Amino acid sequence: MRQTEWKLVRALPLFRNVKAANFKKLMSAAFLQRFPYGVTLIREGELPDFLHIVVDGSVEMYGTDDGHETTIDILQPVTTFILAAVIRDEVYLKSARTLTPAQILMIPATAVREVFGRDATFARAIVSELAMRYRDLVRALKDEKLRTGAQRLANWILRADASHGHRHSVELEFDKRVLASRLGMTPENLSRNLALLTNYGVKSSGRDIIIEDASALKRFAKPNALIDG
Amino acid sequence: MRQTEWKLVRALPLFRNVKAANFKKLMSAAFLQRFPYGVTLIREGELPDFLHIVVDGSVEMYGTDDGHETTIDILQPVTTFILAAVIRDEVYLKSARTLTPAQILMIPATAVREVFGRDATFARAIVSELAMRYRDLVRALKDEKLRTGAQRLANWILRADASHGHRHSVELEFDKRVLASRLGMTPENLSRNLALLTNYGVKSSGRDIIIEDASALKRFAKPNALIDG
DNA sequence: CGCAAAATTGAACCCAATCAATGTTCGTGG
DNA sequence: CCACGAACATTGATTGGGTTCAATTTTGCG
Repeated sequence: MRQTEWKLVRALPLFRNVKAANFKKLMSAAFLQRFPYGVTLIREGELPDFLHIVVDGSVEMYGTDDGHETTIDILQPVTTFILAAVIRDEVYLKSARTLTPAQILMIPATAVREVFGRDATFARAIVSELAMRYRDLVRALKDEKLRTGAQRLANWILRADASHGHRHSVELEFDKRVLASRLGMTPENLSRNLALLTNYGVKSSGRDIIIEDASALKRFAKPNALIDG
Repeated sequence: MRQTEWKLVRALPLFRNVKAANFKKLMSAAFLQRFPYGVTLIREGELPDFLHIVVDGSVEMYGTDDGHETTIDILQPVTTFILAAVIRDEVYLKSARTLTPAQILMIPATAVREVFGRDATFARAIVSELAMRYRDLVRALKDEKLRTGAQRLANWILRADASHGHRHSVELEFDKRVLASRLGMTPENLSRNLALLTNYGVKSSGRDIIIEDASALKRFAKPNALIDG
């Protein structure tokens, strides 16, 4: 693994304060692998062998039932995934596939569990990470159950813009149908909802979404700190 | 606190293997309190002072947005709640109210964090608990996004029956409107969906739901181990 | 340039929310 | 113990958000 990736991973809250020896132990057991677009990394129902970390590219987490499929999360670098399954040594509840060519760091589950038992700092970081993820999911569930599709989209745009420094413009790094699934709607509906938001200061063309009137959008979206954090 | 409650709490996975001294420390700082029906125990947006444990009765966790409200979970004894907020020392994302007269054990957040730092066993138990809760939420989100209301109800009935030992009968311990909210539908729709399930071997009267033809219900519900697990 | 996949638009349909009215249950006080 | 009122539940009618199906346009890429 090159210096750059090492540093990126080392800087994660999960590893930041772990003793050097233990971090080295984790990394020496790990693989950094490159995947092309559209590769399934893990499949729901299987048992975890590795803790995964998106180092570059983006990854879609999705679940299926009876022929239907829904996106649960879209991960950007640098993020761990399937931590809960690794910790509990139980089957994945979600599948994962690359949305772009991606680099994934894979740390053997056994190594994670071992260092976890030995390094209290690491244990604490894992708890903190899990608790944060838990809270993200609570927010997602509230978003889904309490809002209409158009509201979810409006708030998603506001969040995405905020996470890119309030430039009043968001560029999608994946197809719109993925965003639609993430937002719990069909691609057709995403189109219609984007058209609707034209009335509230949002222009979209291709993969660019531009916020022309942030306050109008906010009035429509009614963002909520306890959902949109 | 009486012997019975002490034992109940001690038996929780979260505390089972904690050193006696540390458990005692937690308990000596804790309050066991009785609440009547309909009391709000915590409010979303507030900072956590205590880790809560339902010792007796049932508790509804719910979230709100823009005048709407949705039930996120219904807790039966013996269950901890708002662990994630306590761990991260961040505001609650959910509110909680009693659905029946209830006994709640409240452990000061500071004591939890202190023992957490000192007792590796406790830390590990918390990780395990959080990971389990995380997985429960993933299941809930898949349930919500991938199924129709009638399917969610059908699967809920199957799960509730299973958790009561497959007696082919479930007794609600709360109003139907709470179940409706938990299932992401209106009370009117719950009525209609219960009526619909008559066609699949489900009879309901008052707070009793009876499964007269489990295989017909299962054919309709299509339970999925990765959601209903 | 040409094809395949993605996105958009329109129409019909369906599931679910809302509104309204009626029936039922249950706790309370006479 | 019964009568009553309030909250809950059910049923019907209507509206609306959302999906599905189908056709067309646009985009991206070889």
